Amino acid sequence: MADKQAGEEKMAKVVSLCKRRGFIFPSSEIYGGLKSCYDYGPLGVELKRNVMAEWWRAVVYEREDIVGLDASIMMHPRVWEASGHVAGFQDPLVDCRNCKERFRADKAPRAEQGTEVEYLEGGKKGGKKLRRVVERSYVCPVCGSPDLSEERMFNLMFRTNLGPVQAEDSTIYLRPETAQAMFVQFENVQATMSMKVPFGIAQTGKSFRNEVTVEHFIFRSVEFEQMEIEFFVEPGTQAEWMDHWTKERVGWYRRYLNKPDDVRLRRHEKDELAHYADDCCDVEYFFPWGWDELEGIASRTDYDLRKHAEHSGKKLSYFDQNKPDPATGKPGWRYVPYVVEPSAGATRSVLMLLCDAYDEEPATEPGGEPRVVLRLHPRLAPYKVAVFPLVKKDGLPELARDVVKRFYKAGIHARYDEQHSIGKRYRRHDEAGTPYCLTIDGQTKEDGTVTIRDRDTMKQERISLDAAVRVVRRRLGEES
RNA sequence: GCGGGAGUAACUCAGUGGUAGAGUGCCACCUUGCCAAGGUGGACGUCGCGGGUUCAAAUCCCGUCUCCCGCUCCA
Repeated sequence: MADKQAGEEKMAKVVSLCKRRGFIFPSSEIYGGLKSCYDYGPLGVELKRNVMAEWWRAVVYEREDIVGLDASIMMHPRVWEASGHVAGFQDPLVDCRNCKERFRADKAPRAEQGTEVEYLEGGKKGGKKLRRVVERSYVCPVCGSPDLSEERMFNLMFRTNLGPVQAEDSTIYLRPETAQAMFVQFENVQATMSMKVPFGIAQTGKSFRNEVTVEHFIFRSVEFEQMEIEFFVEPGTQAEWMDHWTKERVGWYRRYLNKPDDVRLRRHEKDELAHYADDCCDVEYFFPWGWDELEGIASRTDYDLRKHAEHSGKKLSYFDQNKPDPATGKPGWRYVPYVVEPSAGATRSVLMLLCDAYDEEPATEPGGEPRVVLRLHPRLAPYKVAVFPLVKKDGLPELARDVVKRFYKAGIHARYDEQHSIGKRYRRHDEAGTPYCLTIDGQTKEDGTVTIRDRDTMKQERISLDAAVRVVRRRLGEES
């Protein structure tokens, strides 16, 4: 219970800092906000872009077997029929007026229409016994009451119309996941890039779901951003690729965390698997409210390519000239590749990183203020370096501005700051997660050195001004 | 969608029918030679929104929106 309260307090602090420091604002706030929608402010957009850039670098730039894709958010409506989203995302839901349970009508216990059934008021043990006639052919699965709300269709996909004229046949959907485009473009990508199985397609982008419930700030929202890979493999090799990808992805998260053990892998039970999957693992993070999913890594067999082949009438398969067909033994094997899908939430990663990075240090001196610091990995931090004149005189601001420009030119995101005292500037950048602060002082003019201050240790050392860009770059791990 | 809690300054919060407050932050100038603690001055609130009761509403009533916590689903 104390943990739960501590978790809620932590979240409140993170949310507050996000707004105070320009990471994340409620959407449309001056109009009262919009449910579940958030805007990434000047610091938040940098953090999110850095996360996605690091992911792209790891899965596209640093390996030869994956290429990228950026598909349109709106796709042919039949894509979603093939994928099962039109059917699967559209369930008739009913609320029980008696015990307040919400359930799927098609999965509720059957009962004969017109008969009278007995149930307990409120669904509670001590409740009064009530009797009522069954109006529909089922009752509440929890309390057995036939006192039910109307069936309501919950379509989890956002609908809109293509073309300015609203008509039934112009209905299209905003994608509920980025994955399908990679299946639909499988052949184009494979052929144009001469990709040989095993190979993958990577894509990042926004997806949309009319979630029944949204919660935990940006954790579950109707508009969210994904980082997905569809990795196509030879049938029969999916288990070893699951092994590869689970290790790869867990390792990726842990590289950026102060507390790597807050990320774990959870293998789904057999009865938890979707009907098309033969294995699935979740990468989970220990959020302030408990373990929750960051990424799902699913072994989806050949389900998706097969479905799209059926619905489109196109042959979605791969021909391996160097392998004999296992059925006939003749050279050349045409098969529908199996898919391993590491599907990550970019916005969830952002929240994870903020939670992991948030830290409070007690005041070092009596009467001092505690220090709030975001210990973001330097490569993810919005600003890599802040440059200050120690005082606002003696030509120090001019000198500092010259230094900032060196970082601009080097492509390193830097910030000039001369407001308030030097101590306040350090603290302000601690909250922004800026890993390094350079301070220009009187000595700079004499011997061309500046101090570089480390966010985490608050230690300073003097380095030569001319080496500043190089030193920062080395610390960012961009130069050895 | 249902149940519970909450919305007052940029942030954290006080204010239970009678002139909207505090701390932090923010702005300007001075000061300041290294970790939010100096001085002087200053700006900022449709009290979430709409309606009602009242001589008078941040405060009471109704509706609505948003957020948080539970029930459900997923990245």
